[in-house]
Amino acid sequence: MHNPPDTIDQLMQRAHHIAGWQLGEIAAALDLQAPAHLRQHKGWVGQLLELWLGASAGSRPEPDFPQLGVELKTIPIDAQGRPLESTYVSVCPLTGLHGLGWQDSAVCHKLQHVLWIPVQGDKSIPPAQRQVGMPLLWQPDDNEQQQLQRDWEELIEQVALGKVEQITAHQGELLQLRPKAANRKALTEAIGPDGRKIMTLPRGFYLRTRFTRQLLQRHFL
DNA sequence: TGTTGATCATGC
DNA sequence: GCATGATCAACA
Repeated sequence: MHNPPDTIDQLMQRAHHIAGWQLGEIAAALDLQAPAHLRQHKGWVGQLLELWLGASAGSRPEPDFPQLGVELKTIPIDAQGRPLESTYVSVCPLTGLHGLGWQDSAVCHKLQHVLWIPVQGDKSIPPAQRQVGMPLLWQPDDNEQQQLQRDWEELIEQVALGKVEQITAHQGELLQLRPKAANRKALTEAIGPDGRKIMTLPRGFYLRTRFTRQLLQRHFL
């Protein structure tokens, strides 16, 4: 199953096929070993599902399925089917923001078409035994689209005004802006309060847990 | 107990 | 460092 799917139907068939499987079974089918825990393998679940579904590997700023325009997101859920974590969307540009609009943004593009695959995320379950849930192909409705745009514009405006370091993760209804870095020493260029360049932590856009929770509930309830 | 800020692995 | 894949763990 390493080849890219040709159609969304085919992609969904593959996703449905592994619903109910344990990650260890998928790993075995791919000749991979499941780690004992995710502490040092935080992206393992996502990468495993990428392999199985035939997503294009690599770290390019493209959708996971470029031909289909579909982004894959695995999402850890608790026993009630509720997301346990926020969902990373994309890095936030911190310079060269002049003239950048929502429609041109990576966030807008990535969220146009998302394949959500819930996976048991309770830390008491070893990764190999975690079960894959039913996939959900999602596109934001008009309301969501508008709220996402409002959040994005508000955050980007602050960044453009040199206030990136005043932005807190409390801000934003659906989207939040938080550090996205290897560690606190990984710095990148941004606009400072006086309009001069400063070095600051790279930031990323995340979807709030409460939003993805609603999203999953709306579909599966 | 939910969230925020920090962190881990990998490829280039 | 940047972009991919995210989860960890301290704190409110």
